[in-house]
Amino acid sequence: MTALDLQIATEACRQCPIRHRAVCATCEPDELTRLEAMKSYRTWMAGQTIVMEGEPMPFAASVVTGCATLTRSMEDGRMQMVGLLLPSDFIGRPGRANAPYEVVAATDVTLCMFDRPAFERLLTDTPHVSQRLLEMSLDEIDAAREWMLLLGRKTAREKVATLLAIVLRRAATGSAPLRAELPLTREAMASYLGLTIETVSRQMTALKKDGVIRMSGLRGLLCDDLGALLAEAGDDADGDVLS
Amino acid sequence: MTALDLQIATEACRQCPIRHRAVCATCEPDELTRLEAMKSYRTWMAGQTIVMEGEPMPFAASVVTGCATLTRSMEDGRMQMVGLLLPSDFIGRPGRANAPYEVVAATDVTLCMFDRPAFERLLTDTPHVSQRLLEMSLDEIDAAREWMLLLGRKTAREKVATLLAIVLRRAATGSAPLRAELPLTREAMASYLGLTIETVSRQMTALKKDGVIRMSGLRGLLCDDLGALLAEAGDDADGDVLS
DNA sequence: CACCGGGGTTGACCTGCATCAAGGCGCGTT
DNA sequence: AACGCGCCTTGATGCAGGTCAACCCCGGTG
Repeated sequence: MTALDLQIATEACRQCPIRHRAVCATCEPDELTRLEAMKSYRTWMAGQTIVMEGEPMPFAASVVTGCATLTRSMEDGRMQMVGLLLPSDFIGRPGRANAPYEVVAATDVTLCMFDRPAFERLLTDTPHVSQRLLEMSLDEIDAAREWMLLLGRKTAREKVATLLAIVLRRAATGSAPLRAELPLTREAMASYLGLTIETVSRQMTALKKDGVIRMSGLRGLLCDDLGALLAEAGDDADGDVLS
Repeated sequence: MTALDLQIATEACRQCPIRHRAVCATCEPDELTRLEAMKSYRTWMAGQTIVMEGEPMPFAASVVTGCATLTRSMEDGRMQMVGLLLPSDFIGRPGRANAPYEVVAATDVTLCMFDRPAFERLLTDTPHVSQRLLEMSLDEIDAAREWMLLLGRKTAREKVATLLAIVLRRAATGSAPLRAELPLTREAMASYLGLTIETVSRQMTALKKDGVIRMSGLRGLLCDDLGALLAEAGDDADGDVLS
C-alpha cells in the first residue's frame, strides 16, 4: 500500500466509515455520527489470526489498509481461501455471532471495527446502511461466482494469471508498466487458487520465462501488457472479479 | 417436487412472495399488496434457457417449484455452474440490468416474477424488504464459500457425496431411508462439481458398490445412513451448504 | 418392427497437478 | 563467520481425474 492509497483511505474514512472509500452518496449526517461513535481501530501484524474458525465474532469491520484472508478448512487440514479482503472490503455479517471461517492478516492490516450489537441496531434503524450493505453483498456474490469458475475449470496457469491480474487491477496506477506489490505469499496464493505452493511457483516462473510478467524481488510484480496477461487468464478481457 | 411441497409453496406464496416459503415475520400488509400487484408467474420446461449470459434481465424472481441453474462459461466452452436455485431461492440483483450468467431450467420450473423497476422502487421505499434480501444474500455468500471449498480441495468422491447430501437435505422427509428425486442430470452434476460426466458416473457407481447410497432408476436417490454419506463428503457432519 | 437420439455407463489410456525430496536465497542471531 | 529458519524454487515420480471411444438402455417415431 502506497502513501497515496493510505491518504485516500483515511480521507474517505471521515466520509463513510463502512466503505472506507470514496464518499457514499447516500450517507446521512445522523448515520455518520452514530457510526463515528461505535467505531475503533486496531492493527494486526502479517500472519496473525484475527478470528478463529467457529469463534465468536463480536464486531463487524472494514479494512482500512493491508490485506486479510478468509479461510475454510477441513478436519484433515486441507484449506481453501474463500475471501480476500483488500482496503474498503467489509467483514462480518449482521445477525450471526460466530465466524464460519478463519480470518488471518496476510500483510499488516488495520481494521475499522464496529461494535456488533450497536451496528445491528443501526442497521434496523436506518435503511440506507442496509441498502448499501446489500449492494456490497451482491458484489461479493458476483466475485464469489467468478472465483468458482476459476476453481472449477481453469488450469493452473490460468489460475495464477487470473490472480496476478486481479492484484494488478486493484493496485492499478494507470500507466504501463503496471506495477503492484503482491500482498500474498506463495502459500496464500496457493490457498486462493486451490493449488499447491509448488505448482504456483512453477507457473510463476513459466509466466516470467514467457515474458508475460516480470518480478522485482519476491513481491514486486510488473506487467507490460495486461492484455497478454488477461489472455493467459482465459478471461474475455473484462474480468470484473473481486468486487 | 411432491404434491405436499407444492401445497406448501403456494400456501407460503400468499404470505410472502419473496421467499415463497414460511411466513416472514417482518412482512407488512402494504408491502404484500404492492408485491402482489407486480408479480406474475411463468413456467419453463426442463432444458430451456431462461436468461442468456449477458442478456438484459428485466425481472427479479423467486423459484416456486422445480430447479434452475446459473452457469458461467469461458470462451472456449468450458462451463461452471455457479448457482443452483431450488424452491424459495431468489434470482436477479437489484441495480443491475444484465445477467452475468446463463439461467437454465434444470427441471420444469415455475418462477414468481417481479417487474424490475417496480421491485427496485419497493426496495428503496420499504426497509424490511431490503433487509430480508440482505439476509438472503448473506446466506448465499456462505453457501458460495462452502462451494469454493468443495471446488478447490475436495476429491471427486467427496464432491459427489457432498452434492447428494445437499439434495437429500433439501428434500428431507424425515425418516430413514432418506429419499429424494435428483433434480439434476449427470451433466448438471458435473457442472456443479467441476468434474466431467464420466467421473461423476464412476463415483456414483462406486458409492453404490460401497453401500453408501442406493438408486431406484436414474433419478431416484435413497440413503439409509446419512452419517456415512456425510463422512464420505468430508464434512464435519454439519454442512450448512446452500442456504 | 427397425431406427434413431439422448442420457448414462464402462474401459483404456494419457496428462496435469500433487507429492516427496533436495537445495537456494535472504536475514536475523550467536 | 557460521548457523538456523522462512520462504521460495526445482527436479523426479505417481496418481486422480480428464480424454477418447465403445456400448447400453430406453423412449419416441416412421
